[in-house]
Amino acid sequence: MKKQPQDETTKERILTAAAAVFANRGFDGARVEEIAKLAGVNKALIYYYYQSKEDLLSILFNELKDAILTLLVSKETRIIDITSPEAAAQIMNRILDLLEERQNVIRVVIMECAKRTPINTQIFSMLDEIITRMFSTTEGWAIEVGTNRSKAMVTEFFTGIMPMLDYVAYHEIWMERYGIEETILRKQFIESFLGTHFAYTVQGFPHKHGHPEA
Amino acid sequence: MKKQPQDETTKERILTAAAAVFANRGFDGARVEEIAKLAGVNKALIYYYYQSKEDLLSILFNELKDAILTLLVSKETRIIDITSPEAAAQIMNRILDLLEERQNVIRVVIMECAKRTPINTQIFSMLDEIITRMFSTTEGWAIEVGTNRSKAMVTEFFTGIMPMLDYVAYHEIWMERYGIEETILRKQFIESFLGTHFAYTVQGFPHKHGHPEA
Amino acid sequence: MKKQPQDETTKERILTAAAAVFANRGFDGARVEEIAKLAGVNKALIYYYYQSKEDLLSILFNELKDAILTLLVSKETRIIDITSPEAAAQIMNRILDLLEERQNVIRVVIMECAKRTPINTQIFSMLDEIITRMFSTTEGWAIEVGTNRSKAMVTEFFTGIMPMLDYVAYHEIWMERYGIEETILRKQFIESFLGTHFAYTVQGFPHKHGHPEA
Amino acid sequence: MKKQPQDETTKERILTAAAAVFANRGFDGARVEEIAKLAGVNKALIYYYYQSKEDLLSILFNELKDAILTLLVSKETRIIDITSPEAAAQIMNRILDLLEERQNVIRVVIMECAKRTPINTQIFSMLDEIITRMFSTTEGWAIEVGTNRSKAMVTEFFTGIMPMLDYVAYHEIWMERYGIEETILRKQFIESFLGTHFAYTVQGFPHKHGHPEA
DNA sequence: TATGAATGAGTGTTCATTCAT
DNA sequence: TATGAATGAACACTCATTCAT
Repeated sequence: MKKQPQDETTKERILTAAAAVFANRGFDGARVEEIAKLAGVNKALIYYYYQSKEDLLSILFNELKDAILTLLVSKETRIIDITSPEAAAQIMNRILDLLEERQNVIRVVIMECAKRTPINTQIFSMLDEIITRMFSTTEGWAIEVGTNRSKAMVTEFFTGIMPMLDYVAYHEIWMERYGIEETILRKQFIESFLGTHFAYTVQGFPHKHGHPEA
Repeated sequence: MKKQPQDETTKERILTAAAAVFANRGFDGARVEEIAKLAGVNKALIYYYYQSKEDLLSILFNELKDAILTLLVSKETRIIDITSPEAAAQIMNRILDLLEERQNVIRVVIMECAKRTPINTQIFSMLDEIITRMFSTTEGWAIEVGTNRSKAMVTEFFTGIMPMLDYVAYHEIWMERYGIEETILRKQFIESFLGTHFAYTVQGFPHKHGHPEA
Repeated sequence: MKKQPQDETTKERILTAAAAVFANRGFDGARVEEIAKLAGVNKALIYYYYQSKEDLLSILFNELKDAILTLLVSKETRIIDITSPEAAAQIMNRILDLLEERQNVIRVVIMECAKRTPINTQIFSMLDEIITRMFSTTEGWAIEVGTNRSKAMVTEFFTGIMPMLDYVAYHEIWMERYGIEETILRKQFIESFLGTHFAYTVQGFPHKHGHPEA
Repeated sequence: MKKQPQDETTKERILTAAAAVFANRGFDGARVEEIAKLAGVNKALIYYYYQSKEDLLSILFNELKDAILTLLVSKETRIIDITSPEAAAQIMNRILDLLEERQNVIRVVIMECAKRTPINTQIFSMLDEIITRMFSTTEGWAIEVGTNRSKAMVTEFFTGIMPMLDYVAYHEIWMERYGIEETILRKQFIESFLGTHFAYTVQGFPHKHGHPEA
């Protein structure tokens, strides 16, 4: 209303650049100067739009949280709607598409999360909320889970969420290192993910052995 | 066993302190001053024993690599010897015990790994070697894998190694956050891990559904 | 009288705001942004009306100088007209009224004056001119002074002008700190001033002891 | 005991340099780089010995306070011992000698004092304590003062302490500007001070007119 | 071995000032 | 006349590293 498209673009460009530099170097390793250069703006302009380097991080985290929460309630990615391995793969693809758009921030989440700094509390709160919504969104699931919520959370976190985030964070490095194409890598990952996490957590999901028979 | 009375101790204390501070703050966030304080030595002494801050990191990574490779060939943790869920749980416990001893370095691995800095090449080489040895150590496995090594690696990495490392890295935060005891958390994790990764990759490992029936 | 409806008002508002912020923070501590906020205008507008931050200071100093010189020749504050302690107190009150209107600028004068920067030359020239005019305005005085102009200037400056400026600059802080009302504080100050500076410099001014007898 | 003379010297040299630069440029106008250059040390070394620029200021203020309080109880500067104008002049000379040694800090006091920043509270507390001690040190005085402490403080502050501080702060500028020697300027100032403040506040101190008769 | 002192090269942030509209 | 956006030049402060002893 009161902003021209261009202004917003500059402000957004800074945020995007920040995500990239944070992902490349880590938050502490990132240089504001580099963010500015990447965004094509003067370093001081960053402080015109944002309060501090930490502010940028905070905003990125919040945007990610909102994006994921939106993702969870979206019709097209409702895990509850899984009826077959093919449907599951399709949903996984959609989810991964959306997460990969935010892969830079996800990398930062993974890095910051491992620290013993207060920041990991912020991140864990985010993951917490995500898991909670996951359970409450997928109604049928929520019921099952009830009996042993603690165990269910452990399973979701360590064999569900983390492998997915790890995939999003590391798939590019993997592709480059092993010279494998994105489509194929993702197909392999989804197959593994369905065979492990889904087979274990989703009622009636078919089991099959993951290592090819000799 | 192989230590001199004092000199080695101081040198080692520095390395241990470095691992702790790196884990708390990340490599870039870590301050040499803090390492010195934690080790109870003068900052300059660190440079008497080690070449640089990066040198400390490098040494820690190599020690971790050796420890893991040793772990892989150790009789007591040979995954090949898995004959029953009980045996598997026992082996997992041993593995986790050993990895948790190095949890500080593992946290750093996870952090550095996500960066696009050359450092992640070093780390990925390490993980690479680990996976390779894993396959070659567990002979039967190695054979199976042959047919589709690429898919097997993806599975091992994203649903095997990473969840384990994630567990080692985050279990303390998890315990604190959700007020859960280590024994119980680990039991839950192992159960999930066996039900997902093991059930998928180990021949003849029994499947069971992970979320309690209503 | 000589003002345009709006433009002049805005311009003046900026100058007044500048005086206030300079007084609060000192010239170097003052931020143009704060001046703008206080004046209720955009920061850039300040540069539309004035050349620079220093320009604002310069203008304020000159306005103060003119005000004081005007004060000196004003009929109602001619020190030469002192005939009794009551008349002196009345004149002092008028002078202090006028100076207090400019107390912000006077604070800045005091601050800048103590620096060894070229700025103090400017300020001392101002004070210089004031003293000179003082002598020349109060004719009778001027004659007496002649014999030892240097000593007279020292007296005027250190026991006359400076205490007055100090009073104007610090009286608000004093009032707040010691919870004393302006009327009373000023009465006490004038009494002290007359008893010290006036008794010493004005011919025939009565002496009385300043500390109450036991 | 554990420090060599040289180490102390470096730390002190920094403080002295800070006082000089603060006096020249004001606290906000002072650059840490310039302090370092003047002290002949690396900028970072300042932060090795002191916590911050403000820390330097704080330490300087405290040192000044201690010096003045010591001065007040010193036998050689006890104002109570004034028995004649000659004795008074001698004591004033001693006081001014001591204050001039700290003239840089006194300049800063004058500058900071006029601001509406919290710092002036700190300074006024200092002046407060000085006045209080002054009254309590000069016993006979203390009694007289009792009847109207408020008025006495006003007198001491505005016609006693401030003119002295002003003299200490501005005498060099004055000397340079009017090409007058220190000895003569000081003699003139002391004469004026005795004739004004002393004549008014010290019992039995002789009055004489300050402007030479025609 | 051990340390207090010292430093060069940054690092995030600020700020007076200018530009485009 | 007025403003939001933009910038160059600092600025206080930090930090890995080295030096002298």
